[in-house]
Amino acid sequence: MGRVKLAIKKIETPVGKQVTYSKRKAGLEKKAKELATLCDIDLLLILFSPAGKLSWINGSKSPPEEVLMRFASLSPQERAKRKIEALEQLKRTFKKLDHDVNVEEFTRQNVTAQNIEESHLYLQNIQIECLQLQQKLRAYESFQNIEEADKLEEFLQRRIQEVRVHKELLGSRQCIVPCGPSASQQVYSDGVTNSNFPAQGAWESHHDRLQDISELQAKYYCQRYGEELPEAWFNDNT
Amino acid sequence: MGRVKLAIKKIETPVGKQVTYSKRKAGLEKKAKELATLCDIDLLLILFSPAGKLSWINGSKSPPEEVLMRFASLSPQERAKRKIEALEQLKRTFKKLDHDVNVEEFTRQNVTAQNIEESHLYLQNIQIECLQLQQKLRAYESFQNIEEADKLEEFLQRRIQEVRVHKELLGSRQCIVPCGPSASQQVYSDGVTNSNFPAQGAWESHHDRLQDISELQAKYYCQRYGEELPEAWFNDNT
DNA sequence: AACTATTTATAAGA
DNA sequence: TTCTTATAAATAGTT
Repeated sequence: MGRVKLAIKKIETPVGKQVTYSKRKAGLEKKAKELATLCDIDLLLILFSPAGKLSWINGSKSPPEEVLMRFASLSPQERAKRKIEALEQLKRTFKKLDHDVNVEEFTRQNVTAQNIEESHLYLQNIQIECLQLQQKLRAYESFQNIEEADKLEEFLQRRIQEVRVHKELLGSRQCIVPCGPSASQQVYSDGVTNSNFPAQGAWESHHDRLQDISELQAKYYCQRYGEELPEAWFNDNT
Repeated sequence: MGRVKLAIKKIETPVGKQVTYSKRKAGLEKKAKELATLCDIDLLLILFSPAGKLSWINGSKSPPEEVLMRFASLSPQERAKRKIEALEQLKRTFKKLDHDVNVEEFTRQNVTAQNIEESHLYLQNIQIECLQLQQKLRAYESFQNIEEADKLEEFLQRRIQEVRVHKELLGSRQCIVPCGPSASQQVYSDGVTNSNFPAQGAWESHHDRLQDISELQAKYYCQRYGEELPEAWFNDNT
């Protein structure tokens, strides 16, 4: 769409790159906004200029963080599946609309299920870590009634004993390994955290959604090392 | 671009919405891919269909998670600034390219600095929370030498005393408030966490980037309650 | 899913 | 950068 047709491949001259970026960014963002408005959907477009400057556009329905969370909350498998669908769609589009882009060349650089399987969701990881830390901390800090207070006192006593033992070891031989609590100690499963984290509300709402650590962790391991994607996933379109 | 010009406002009929979504999504994704290829940039386009189905497109430079992290790692102010710039750009684009979209109406729904100030980055929050929890836990668990072990032992003793006091209070009157440790207790500032979190590597790399909790927290509060955006921010384009 | 009349985006030039 | 304009590309309504 211009005086001549531009081949879709990396522009080598920095000036040309910048000019094309400015023009096409404007068009792309306009179209993104239009689509979000017309169809009333969640949309997030994140762009980094050749110079590294960020721009983004989101639909008016949800703020970027929410779209981001919606995106992040899908499992790698789910996303792998969607990716394949998106890729198929893109291929079709190119076949129809484009005339000089080599589809094979173009799709080769696309991420496949394997890649996605490997690149884990940092966000999900940190949620799990956070829950684990909260649970651990609860073991030291939280009690709701006398029974729990008794347990906590006992727990702390045992911890002191452990520290004393380690201290002696530390004194006798030059132990450089930092010492943590024994793994066998009981961890409370209920109660309220005493975190004074300013955005506690935000966290708590997610906390509600996540609930069980062991289940999450199982999910995590499954994502990381789990089953191959069934063939069916690659063929089912919705 | 069609038999007639379509007004950019929410399409009310579900069928029309779906049809328009399909067509424009294809075009938008193609253009997004083209821009990423031409300018060799990081790009992430996340779309949820009217039916809630996810699609996304990213440039071949970085996987979606990385772009997401780049996006998330910018502070709300920084993002507010960018947003303003993006909005100005968008307005200009509309003024130039579009003829029947009411720019004022269109931009009203856009997020301004205020909104962004309010909607915090969940990711950044959770990173801070995680660091705080790690630090707290270190106070209970970690020691590297005999001096630290002594301090820890003393710390645990004091904690036991506190628990006993609270326990008695709990016994005398029906206290329903869960009890945490006194805020005055010392928190260790170094040492290694004992987390057995599976993706520790992933976390550690971010941990390296974040380093100091108090600094981060100051930053957080500044983001949440801090200064207004200087006027200069609204006028400087790069 | 296709078609095609139109509108829209944009490449090059000023 | 910004504007102009010839041309390529996207798409709204139709079949």
